[in-house]
Amino acid sequence: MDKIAFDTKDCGSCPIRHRAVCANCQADELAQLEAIKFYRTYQAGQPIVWAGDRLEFVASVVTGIASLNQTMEDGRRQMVGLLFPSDFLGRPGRNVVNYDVTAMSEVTLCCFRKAPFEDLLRRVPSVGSRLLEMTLDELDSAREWMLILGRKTAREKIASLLVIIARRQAGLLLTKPGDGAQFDLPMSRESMSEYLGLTLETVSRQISALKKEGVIVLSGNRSVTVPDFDRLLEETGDDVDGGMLA
Amino acid sequence: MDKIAFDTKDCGSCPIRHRAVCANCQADELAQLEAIKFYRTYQAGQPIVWAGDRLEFVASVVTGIASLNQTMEDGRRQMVGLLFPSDFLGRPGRNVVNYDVTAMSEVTLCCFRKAPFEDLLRRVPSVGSRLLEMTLDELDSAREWMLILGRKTAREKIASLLVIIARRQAGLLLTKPGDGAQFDLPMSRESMSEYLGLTLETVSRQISALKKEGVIVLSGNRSVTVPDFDRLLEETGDDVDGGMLA
DNA sequence: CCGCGCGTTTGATCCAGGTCAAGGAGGAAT
DNA sequence: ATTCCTCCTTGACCTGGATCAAACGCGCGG
Repeated sequence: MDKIAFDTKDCGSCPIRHRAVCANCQADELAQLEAIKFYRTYQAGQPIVWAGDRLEFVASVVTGIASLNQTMEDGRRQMVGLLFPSDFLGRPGRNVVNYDVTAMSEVTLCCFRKAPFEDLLRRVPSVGSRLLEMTLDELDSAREWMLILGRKTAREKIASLLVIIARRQAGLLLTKPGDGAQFDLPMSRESMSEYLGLTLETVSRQISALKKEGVIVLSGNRSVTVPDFDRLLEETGDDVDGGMLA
Repeated sequence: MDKIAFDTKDCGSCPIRHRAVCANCQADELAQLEAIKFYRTYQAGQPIVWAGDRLEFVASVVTGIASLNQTMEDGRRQMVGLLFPSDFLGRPGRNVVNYDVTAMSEVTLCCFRKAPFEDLLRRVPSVGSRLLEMTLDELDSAREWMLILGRKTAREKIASLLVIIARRQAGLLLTKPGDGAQFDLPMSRESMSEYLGLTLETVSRQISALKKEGVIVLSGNRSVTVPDFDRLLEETGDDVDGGMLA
């Protein structure tokens, strides 16, 4: 809810310093990034770019959560990515973006203009290698997502999404989610349905079912508590012992 | 069907020389790759690695097509990637593979042992940057695939798969598929169903329907001819003018 | 305090695609 | 040729999730 305060002049105090594209940078390399960075903030629900638009910068998400969406001609929408703090936005070597990017909550981006960033990518190998690593991680989670979309039931999809959110939020606190884990859903039922390839009615029904059965406890309709995390994991249909993160 | 013959001593004669991870290499860099490469061949249907196994090398697909699959405990399977000639297999910086890799047709790999390759990745920036570019492309197609899995009807899924195959096969011949395009399906109905999140019966029925309506012509059940490519494109549900490749 | 709007829940019905169950059809071995 | 296979097609039926249609509830402005 409340913004994390940090000194925008000093990357050392940045909350994502050690997980973002700059994670492997030495002090001097960091200084080069610092020289070309600037911040932007978007309100919840606000579009960041539309598919087909030019994107003049690349960026790291500092706070908040953004989504990548594809839309078909007839209006069917599918979310194809979810950007948490430290995730990278934009594609070096391409000016045009392929999908709509939307702020799901208030989002702060640490932006780098394209040309200087690409230049730096050529000169500073630690940035390129970190970016490769992050892109490979994203590819892995895209593939996990493909399994969710292609083969899981509605109930398994909801459970999987809750686990993904719990893990990413816990990641920010540097702990693993356990029993009694509590977190906020960063999105509406409709966005959840766009993520999971369902309708919002089905999302609502499945959440109600999980609630009725005590797998989750809701307060309001955004705040979730998980009394027994293993129970939730079982509902995902995945191999319970770590197969998912492998 | 018949193997492409090439001189395995000379990367210059390699059929994927200008599209694989080595695409941007200068002669001297190529020589370094050449020094650590070796070839492996797998028969159609043969496993290349299983999820969880150590993979001692990374590789480029030279000929043939391989699939990446995820399997759930109860046997549900989802294909999460399709590797065509020039595509890259394996993940630098990780020893264990996340999914089953299977040869769909006879596959020849140009392999590099992990350690020397990673070493080279550090020394030769053109390899790293090419790998980043290829990984970003794969991420884009994974996201296109997510739209297919999450939002398309069975008929649209089949049409989309046919278009993807036609494009990739045409890519090998350096032409774009047009009317009268002819290609072979590199996989069984069952594999198609694993790709598309359908059952094999639904795949079969939809192919029969497209055939009955004249959108495609089959000879045998692997060879496809597309009399009117735009007609097929319409069936994918995508924006017809290039939205798909953006 | 009331009413309006938006996000959500819940109910009733429908249908695309899954499931179960028989047949083809081609290819290799006998 | 005949018999297996293996892969594919087709048919009949069923069901999970979509669709259509009300309510509900909570925050906000008047």
